[in-house]
Amino acid sequence: MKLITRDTDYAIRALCYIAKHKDRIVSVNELVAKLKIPRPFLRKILQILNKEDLLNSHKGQGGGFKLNVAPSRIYLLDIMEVFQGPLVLSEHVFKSKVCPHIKKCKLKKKLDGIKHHAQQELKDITLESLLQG
Amino acid sequence: MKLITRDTDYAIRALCYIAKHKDRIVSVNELVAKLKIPRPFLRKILQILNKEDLLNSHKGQGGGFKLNVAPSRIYLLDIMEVFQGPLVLSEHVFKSKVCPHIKKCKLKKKLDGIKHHAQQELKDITLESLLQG
DNA sequence: GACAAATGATACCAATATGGTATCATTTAT
DNA sequence: ATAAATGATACCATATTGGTATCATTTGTC
Repeated sequence: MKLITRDTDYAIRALCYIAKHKDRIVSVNELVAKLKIPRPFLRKILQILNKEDLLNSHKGQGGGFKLNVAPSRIYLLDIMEVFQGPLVLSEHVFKSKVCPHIKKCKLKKKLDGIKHHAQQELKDITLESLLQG
Repeated sequence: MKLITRDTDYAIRALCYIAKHKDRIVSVNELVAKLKIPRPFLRKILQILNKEDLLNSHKGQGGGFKLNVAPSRIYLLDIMEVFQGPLVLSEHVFKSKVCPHIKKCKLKKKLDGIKHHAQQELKDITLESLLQG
């Protein structure tokens, strides 16, 4: 089971590249050439990042994308949630009538702990930390 | 994104029920009646658990399933891996030639840390802890 | 032994998610 | 005017998920 899907992956790479050249506008053409990501798929991803206000798009000749948010304020968890939806443990186990006490049990607390821990860590990871060594 | 899929969920519930009645053989019929899980799907799941040697099956009239392993030695992580495969971060991000330094960077360490933490916690969760309050 | 009650094996299927493509409209620098 | 760019949107192939159906095999009971 993958924790990070392809589109999230591509988004991270694209944001990474754009952040590295944040002094100028970066076009899809350039990104495709450098990152070897399928063009139409990358376009779709960038459009989503634009709608999410992480990127700023410029139409017309010489157009492309720029970061709309400082790399220090772009969190991995947010990118993941954009493409993969919120992190959820299970829709069912804890609603079971078979094990009603489960809601109070250590298991749930532990699972929630794992989720919470993962979320906290993912929140800490910024695009900036990705760019640094 | 769901961390626990339906079949894992059903497997946990079934194992839970069987463990609660570990003094006797539990049939699919009984499980279906009590757990409200679609019969043929549950059968498939139990057959997998049997092949994985977590359950012991008994054919013929009066047949069914029993635990083959003590609840204290059945780990959530193992059940998850049976149905969902091993936990993986991403197949791509860290292989990128675009950010070659990424392999040594804090991000990877952090992500690996999250994964490791989750795995450790999941290893700790046993069927036994599920049965206790 | 016949028979019914159970699981084993296996093939199939529908719905959804994933990963990707194609096309036309719109904006803008030259 | 035109070419180079993104916006919007519809489509599509494949894999995964969740589930069904069927027949073979084993075994307890009469």
